[in-house]
Amino acid sequence: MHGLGELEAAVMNVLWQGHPLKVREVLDRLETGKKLAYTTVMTVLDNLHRKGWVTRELEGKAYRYEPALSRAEAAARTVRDVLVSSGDPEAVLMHFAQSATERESELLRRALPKKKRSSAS
Amino acid sequence: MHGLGELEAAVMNVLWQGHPLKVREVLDRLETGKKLAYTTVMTVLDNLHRKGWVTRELEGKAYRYEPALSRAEAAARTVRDVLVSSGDPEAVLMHFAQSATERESELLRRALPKKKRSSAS
DNA sequence: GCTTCCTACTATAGCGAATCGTAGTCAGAA
DNA sequence: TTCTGACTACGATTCGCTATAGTAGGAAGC
Repeated sequence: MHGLGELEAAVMNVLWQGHPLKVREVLDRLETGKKLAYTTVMTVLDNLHRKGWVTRELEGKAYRYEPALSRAEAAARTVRDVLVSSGDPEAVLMHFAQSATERESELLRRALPKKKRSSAS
Repeated sequence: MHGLGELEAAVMNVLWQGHPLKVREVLDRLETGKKLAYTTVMTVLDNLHRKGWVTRELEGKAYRYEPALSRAEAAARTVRDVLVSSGDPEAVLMHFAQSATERESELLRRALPKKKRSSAS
């Protein structure tokens, strides 16, 4: 879904799970089989911050990290990127439409027509 | 759009451009700033083959490589993967719908199956 | 003033992609 | 028959990014 590594994705999943978290809190909630060092998680959060996946805010001495986009927003943006970079968004949409489940079709049908809005990300 | 490297993507783009090609032909059509060695392209094609992105067929002594999926199919599959791995396809579709251009909306509305089809991936 | 958090910086290892060289094969040309 | 030119197979090197963590140094509490 992203251009993230495994641990980075795991960290994002933790952050997407609720409110802003400090490094230690993320560490505590991470469910990797392994127990990671505090600094490992810190580095990952730092990298995610550098790459724009999370924002952070100083609270006292520690940073509190928060996803820059909701999980759904991030995924939707990825979808858009795929469409754009494919060179032929229409063809892709056609193929996707054919593989869409009934539920997805229904959802889209209801969500789409409401918009006469400008557009994109 | 993929899990491919830069050169791999460039090679796929060449292959997506037309009919099956031999290593040399791919090399000739590649438009990277740099002139690559024959074996470099061969290795890349071999990797793509190993990863299932291309099929190949022996013609005489040389292989002729062909994309396993059309560009649009591959992109559509990526879209589907993003939806599935997001954990909440509906939310993603909602967000996407909001960012869709008028043209995209129009296309989708027309392409979406009205009836129940057994879905797919 | 030591202990404890936390950040900042640095370091190492590992993996996959990019890049090519070399060796070996086989069909024709000479 | 031998030499040459395309090709493939395999292996080596380099490079960037991720994973992982140690160390230094500051503030804050006890």
